[in-house]
Amino acid sequence: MTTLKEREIASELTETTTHRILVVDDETSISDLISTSLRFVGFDVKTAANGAQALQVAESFRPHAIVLDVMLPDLDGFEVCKQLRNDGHNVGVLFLTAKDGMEDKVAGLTIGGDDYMTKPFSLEELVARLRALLRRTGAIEMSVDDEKIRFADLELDEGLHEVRRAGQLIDLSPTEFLLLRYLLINADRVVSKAQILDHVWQYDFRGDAGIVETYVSYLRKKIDIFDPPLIHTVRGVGYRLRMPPKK
Amino acid sequence: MTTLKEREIASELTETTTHRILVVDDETSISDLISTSLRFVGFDVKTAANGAQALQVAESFRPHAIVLDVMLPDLDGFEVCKQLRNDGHNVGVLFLTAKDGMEDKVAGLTIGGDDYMTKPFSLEELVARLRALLRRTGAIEMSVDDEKIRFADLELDEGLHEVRRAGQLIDLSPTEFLLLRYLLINADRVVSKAQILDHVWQYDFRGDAGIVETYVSYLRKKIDIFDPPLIHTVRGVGYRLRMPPKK
DNA sequence: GGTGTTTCTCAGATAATTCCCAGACTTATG
DNA sequence: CATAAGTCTGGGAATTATCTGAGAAACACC
Repeated sequence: MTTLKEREIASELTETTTHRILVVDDETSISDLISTSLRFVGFDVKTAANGAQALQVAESFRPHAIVLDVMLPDLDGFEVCKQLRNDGHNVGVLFLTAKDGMEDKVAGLTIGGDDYMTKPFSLEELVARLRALLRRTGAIEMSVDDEKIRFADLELDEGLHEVRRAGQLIDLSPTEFLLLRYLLINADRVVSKAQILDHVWQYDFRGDAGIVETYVSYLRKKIDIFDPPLIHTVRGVGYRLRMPPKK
Repeated sequence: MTTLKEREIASELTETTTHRILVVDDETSISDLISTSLRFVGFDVKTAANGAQALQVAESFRPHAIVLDVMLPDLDGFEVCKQLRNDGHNVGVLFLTAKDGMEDKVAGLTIGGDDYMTKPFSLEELVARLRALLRRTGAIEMSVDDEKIRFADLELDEGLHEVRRAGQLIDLSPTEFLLLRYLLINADRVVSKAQILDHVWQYDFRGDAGIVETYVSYLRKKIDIFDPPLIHTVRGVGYRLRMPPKK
């Protein structure tokens, strides 16, 4: 198991071995958003705006994984995927689909270690799923233990999607899970409500930052009824996961 | 860890490697204010009054970070940012936004390690955030220890946002924190109430300088109940953080 | 379709912070 | 020693940040 510090560095700054990710989407705003995020967490990213370009870039770039919009101006995502596989690319694909009726079709076509997400999604989740994908396709080797993030007696298991405090299993809603994960990754650091909103919520969320307060409140009721409390408010700045300070 | 003296020289006169900052704002009063402050703390600063000019200047100036008003006469800040990234500039951006209306567009601003502040802000905070940004984007390498400013047995940790005196954790309000930070950076030097007001308070603060006395009083009650007292009044001039002179 | 969960908004309660004021105190100076 | 100017600090009003409960709307799963 890596230490928290190591994980933090690995996840926030540079991947141990830098992985190459190809992002394919015709909406520039989306592909910018995704590539910025992925670069920031340490991936080596290239983008393509359509299927033909994707095939071409993949040829030289040789990505370890592809984030691929299903709806493209020329070929559709599945076609791109099929051709890539034909060309001998052994690469995991994370499909992106709009939230229309297509979801089922996508689910059906998502074979092997592939995965899909519907737009809009949370960036935090995108990164998590991409890592899981790389893990499954063998681009990242990880022991079972590496899928756990720990802090004090709090334990979040990404693989099992489980959270425990003091060994006790705690049931969290999807958003609660993502929020806790984000706090854990940034353990000991203060994160602002704006940062939380940007990373945990769907990228098109236009609501009030007050939602973060509500969810922190939910989380506290579930994981911080134990002693000592770990989620601390830094008034005027944000929130922070930490052991109670030794005074 | 650098000594206080070294840090002072490094931060106040010349950055170890001088960092180039591009300030983009169409209000001359604001961009003057900011660039003067940044130059004073040792950055190499250039300004631009609109988006097109920003892109042009960035091309040759190659800034390490950009302070960018979201509201510009031509392109908006996001567009500028996007184009810069497309042109291969790997820069951190500190967005400036007006406090009104913009809230909806603010989402997404902290994605790539970027940050934003709402106008009006305090110059002290601007500098602190800019340093944090440079650190995150890798333009400055800093050990964890370097994020601490120390003076005698007083310790202020920027990353953790905490203050200790004689190892004991001390809880400060946001303004108290900024004030102490300003005193620490100027340790051993006398700073006037006017200087403090200019740096610690928002630049549009129109109140009385007496507020500084009040806050110094607050601070003394929290950090100077210990021996020896470190905050000294220089009557008729201002305040000064120092070890008591050995008689 | 119905049921239970989840998400999100809103508004009141509470708490912390900011700011101003006025009287007490200190120091410098004639 | 008296005076004036500068400073300190307690009190308190206004503002702002945060927490939380209640309920409406959206969603997911039979």
